[in-house]
Amino acid sequence: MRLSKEQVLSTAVDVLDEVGLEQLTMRRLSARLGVQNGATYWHFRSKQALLEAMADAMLAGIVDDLDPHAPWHARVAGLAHRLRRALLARRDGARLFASLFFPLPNALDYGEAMIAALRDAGMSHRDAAWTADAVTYYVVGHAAEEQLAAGLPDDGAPATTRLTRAVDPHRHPHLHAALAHVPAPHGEEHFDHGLRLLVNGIPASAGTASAM
Amino acid sequence: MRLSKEQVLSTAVDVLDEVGLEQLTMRRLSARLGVQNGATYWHFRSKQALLEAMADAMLAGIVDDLDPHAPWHARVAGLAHRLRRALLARRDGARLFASLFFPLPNALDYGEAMIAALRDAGMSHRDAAWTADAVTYYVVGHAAEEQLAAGLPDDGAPATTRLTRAVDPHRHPHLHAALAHVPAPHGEEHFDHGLRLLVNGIPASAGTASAM
DNA sequence: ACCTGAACACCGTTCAAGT
DNA sequence: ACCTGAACACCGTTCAAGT
Repeated sequence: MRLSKEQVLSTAVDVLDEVGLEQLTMRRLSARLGVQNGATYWHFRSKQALLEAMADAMLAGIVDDLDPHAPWHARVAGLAHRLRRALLARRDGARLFASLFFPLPNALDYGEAMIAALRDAGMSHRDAAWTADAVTYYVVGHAAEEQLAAGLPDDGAPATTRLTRAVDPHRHPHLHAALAHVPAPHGEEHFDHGLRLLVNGIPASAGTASAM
Repeated sequence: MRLSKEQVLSTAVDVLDEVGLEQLTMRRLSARLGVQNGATYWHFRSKQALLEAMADAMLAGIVDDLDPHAPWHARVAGLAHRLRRALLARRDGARLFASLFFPLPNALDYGEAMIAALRDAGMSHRDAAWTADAVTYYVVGHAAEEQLAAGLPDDGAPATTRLTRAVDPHRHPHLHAALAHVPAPHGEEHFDHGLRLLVNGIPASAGTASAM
């Protein structure tokens, strides 16, 4: 039974979901495929090349069916949510994405659409590109932390209580008060709060809302 | 010649600067210290524990000599810059910090100071905590990308030209135009642009600039 | 063209035994 | 208390040889 490149890739993604990024191993992948551990190297030059293919595959279709007539802020927020969902769809997806250098095909499509939306907000080329970066760092950072907290050793103590125990009310009164008022760490509401911050900052940093 | 915990820690930081996070190895560290590779385990329970100590050491003094009378936005920006400088001071510092769960002593001091400043901007406990997270994700994400680009294989092709070559002007016109207008990738000016975005978004998301 | 089998040069971690 | 020496159970990668 012959191996295809697609088969190696999709099995790798399965293994990632099962065991996480740390335990994703060329040998484990080979075992899962039922081949010897040198076999995968015929299809992917290196583990790095495989990881890049996996990262780009996660972002497949990220710019499909965008509404070009929606207002710029809705498009920016929509793209941010699409990236977030793509990263959260697979275990350690955000960290996988963050560990790679940017220019993968689907990531470029995402960047193009984001910059286009920001140009419509009246930003210069430079500001649009830099703002796209800022939004992307936020999305990836947020998703990475969310997945990191979810994947912790958890010795009977979830991330929230570990954090609560580390905070001394006298040394960190504001942090302590905040923790008492924050229901769950991260999640959609938390994400939207920060995203709104960025989007609200855009008109203040741009000229008017006309093109060019 | 006896080993101290501090000696192991500071040598580990030296090795990190020399070889980067990927090549930072318990065995390499031991060799550098002139001991057998089991020796370090008497001082640090695991590599993870050592990495946490390294990350927290990077942030030493991050809240020293803050001006409590400065306006809130200057304090927020100041703390963001301090975190940025701390992360950039050591090779792969941002990725080291990002790979760890939050509650380290110096990181908590940073969080406390950030939330305090945001409370002075008129934010609720919840909003202040979430905004502090957003700023931190941005700072860490930006620094991580900056260090990632700096530490690439560089086969005669720096990160910028690799990106330029990957962009097709027909498929990604906005991206292509933006690249032509962006002098250097990242750096201080790039960082300040995104930070201003976040800080500008704060008043729009908060009530008035009075406490409670 | 595609895979096996085996090797090479590494890892983190543990632990009896020494001092 | 602190370290050695040696082992255990792994890694990613390469490559002659097979089919």
